[in-house]
Amino acid sequence: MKRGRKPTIDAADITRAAIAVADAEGLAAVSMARVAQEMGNATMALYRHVKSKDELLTLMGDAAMDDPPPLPDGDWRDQLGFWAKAVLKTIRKRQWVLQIPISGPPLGPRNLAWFDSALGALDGTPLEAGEKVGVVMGLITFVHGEARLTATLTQGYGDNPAAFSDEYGRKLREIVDPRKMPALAKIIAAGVFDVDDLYDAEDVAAEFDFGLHLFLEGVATHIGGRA
Amino acid sequence: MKRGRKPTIDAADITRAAIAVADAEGLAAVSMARVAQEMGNATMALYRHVKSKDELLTLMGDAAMDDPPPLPDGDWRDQLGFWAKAVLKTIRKRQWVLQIPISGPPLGPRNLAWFDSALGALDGTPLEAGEKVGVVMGLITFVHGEARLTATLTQGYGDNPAAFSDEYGRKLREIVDPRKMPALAKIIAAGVFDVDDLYDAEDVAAEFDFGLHLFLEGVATHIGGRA
DNA sequence: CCTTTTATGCGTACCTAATACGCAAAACCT
DNA sequence: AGGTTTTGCGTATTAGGTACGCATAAAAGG
Repeated sequence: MKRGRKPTIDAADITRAAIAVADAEGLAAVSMARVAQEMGNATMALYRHVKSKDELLTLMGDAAMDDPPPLPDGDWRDQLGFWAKAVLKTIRKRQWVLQIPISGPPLGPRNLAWFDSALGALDGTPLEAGEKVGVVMGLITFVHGEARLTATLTQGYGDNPAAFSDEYGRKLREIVDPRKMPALAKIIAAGVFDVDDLYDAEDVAAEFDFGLHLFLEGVATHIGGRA
Repeated sequence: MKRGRKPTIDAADITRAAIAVADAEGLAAVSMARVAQEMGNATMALYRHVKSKDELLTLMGDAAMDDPPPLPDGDWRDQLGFWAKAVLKTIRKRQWVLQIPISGPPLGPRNLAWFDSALGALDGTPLEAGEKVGVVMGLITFVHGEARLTATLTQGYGDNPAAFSDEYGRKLREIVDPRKMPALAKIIAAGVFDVDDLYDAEDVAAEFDFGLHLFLEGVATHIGGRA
């Protein structure tokens, strides 16, 4: 048998509690003391199961991802598109994952499962193993970047909505000197930034779809050039 | 004349000093006390010129970008490719910019100048204004994501080189169950992760080029479908 | 069943860092 | 010179991470 006092909690419990706090009040609210209190334990009790707060954050980062959904029928393109949107949806539910500093290559079970899922979509393609990894990495990069961008923006919106209506367009007009930045000035003049709600959910989704479309288009061309 | 005691420092000085610290010892070393000491001032003196540490970080984020280099001759594709690499190069010099939380849409002069530069590359294309913005946003997203990924990885490498040689491949083999993650297992078996130095500079560059190529390919297809 | 061993729970204490507050010094105005 | 305004900054408060060591619980050995 195993010696010593029996643990009353384990790392998974702590991770769960921490995620609950992050979901409810944001990652900033996650302090060791707060998490411990949430579970009815003392602060220092957590350190028996988690080396440091950083380690807890890493655990949270993996546990935050749901299990990847099964891919729909269709070709690799449909599947990767679906996959990318699923990633985005999951991240959207837990925006705070984007604020977690990554300390190494992914080893958590959830992250690996997602990785596997995306690679599976490319199974039937003539890409080499390394290329498949490159494509998936590129996609992850894109999705994370997009999610991060909109997340920080919508967060900024919550902090200070005034700065995010057509206010932004107006400020740009003040700052941008058409002689120094002609291309940007032209876009501003076209009214692209003068929408009432710059971070309208539909606009954001459309923007994402557009970028995703471009990327997959590129992959398709690459595959075409190979076959 | 302006009344009151003459300021001996201004926000730009503080930003410069903070950047010097970040360049030398990383963003984590940037504390108000440390920056103040670096300039020979008292900690609280800084708060006369900078509302908070967050504001200082925002200022740093803009000032960290060099002026965008003039675009080379060529079509939009050459130019955007060049631009993306220039962004990457600049960010690489100051990896800490990626750790700065963004609190709103870009308004700093340097960021806007880069934005303008990229839009200029698309000047001759038949894209609509909104689409141009979409393309550039997508590119930024991709470059930042890629930079962030490699930055965190190489940082992790510095922290613990042992975990980054073919050790990673070995660990993956332990963890990954081929029955649960067949696609990933196949890739692992192909030896993709068994390189000695997973984050070899050339490999990383190639990976970036590959993703960039895919994205631009997608843009080209989109433009083609329009003309 | 009592002692020894080992792992856990956690109280205390220390350290780092951000920043509110208020006073004193400097530079301008009349 | 006296008043006014703005800067420089010393002091103090607050929040949060974590090292350390002791008490306790549970299994193993006698």
